[in-house]
Amino acid sequence: MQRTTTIIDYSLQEEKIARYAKALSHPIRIRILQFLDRQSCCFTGDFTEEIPMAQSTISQHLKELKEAGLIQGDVMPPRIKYCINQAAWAEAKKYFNEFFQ
Amino acid sequence: MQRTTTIIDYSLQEEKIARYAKALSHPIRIRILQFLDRQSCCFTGDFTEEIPMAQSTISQHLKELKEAGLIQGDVMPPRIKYCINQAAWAEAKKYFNEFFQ
DNA sequence: ATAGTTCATCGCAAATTTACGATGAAGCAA
DNA sequence: TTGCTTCATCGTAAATTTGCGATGAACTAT
Repeated sequence: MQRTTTIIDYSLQEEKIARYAKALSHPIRIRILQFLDRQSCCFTGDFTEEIPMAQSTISQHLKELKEAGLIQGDVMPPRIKYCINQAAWAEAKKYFNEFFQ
Repeated sequence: MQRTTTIIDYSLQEEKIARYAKALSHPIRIRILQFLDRQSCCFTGDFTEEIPMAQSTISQHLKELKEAGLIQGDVMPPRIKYCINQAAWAEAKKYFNEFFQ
């Protein structure tokens, strides 16, 4: 990326919106979130049945959503139960609403 | 990316949200859009004064926003006047509202 | 102990994104 | 014509994203 000079202080709002938007920037992740929203909670296996992609790829998208804070995973051996993180979801909603007026 | 097997039909909604989200996934582009929203319209030079990045980099981000449809550029030699594309903006707003309920 | 299930993570490859400086097109002014 | 301004685009480099198969960790059941 050849980052030579630029250092920019982004506002919290700029950072937050960009971060959440990045998490939403792939159609598979939109599908995962909407699926989660309907089911309330899912195991990884539910997604691999629903979405025709390699299990490892889906796991990677779940990780991206988790790192953005939008979902959380609770260990229930041998499975992992994913739910939407309602607090983060509400925050994202607030920031996007505000952004679009 | 080694795309060997997977072909997924995304819904229009999935595609639209992901596409707009991608455009919003960089804090500089958030800043550009908010700046545009306040000023109603700007020339490229206004951004280069406001944002401490190379002119070519800013131009590239404007291009990304233009390709997503969120802004439009009108040639006013020797400058280019950028405005928010209100129709696309309204559409993005609608999709995000819908997505967040 | 062995075998099966569920899932994250690793290693790799290709594509895309991000950033820069340099260049050049388009137009204006002298 | 020559020179100036404004801006997109090109070329390049580094980082990140996306996707896969393979592996292995963690747990359950036999």
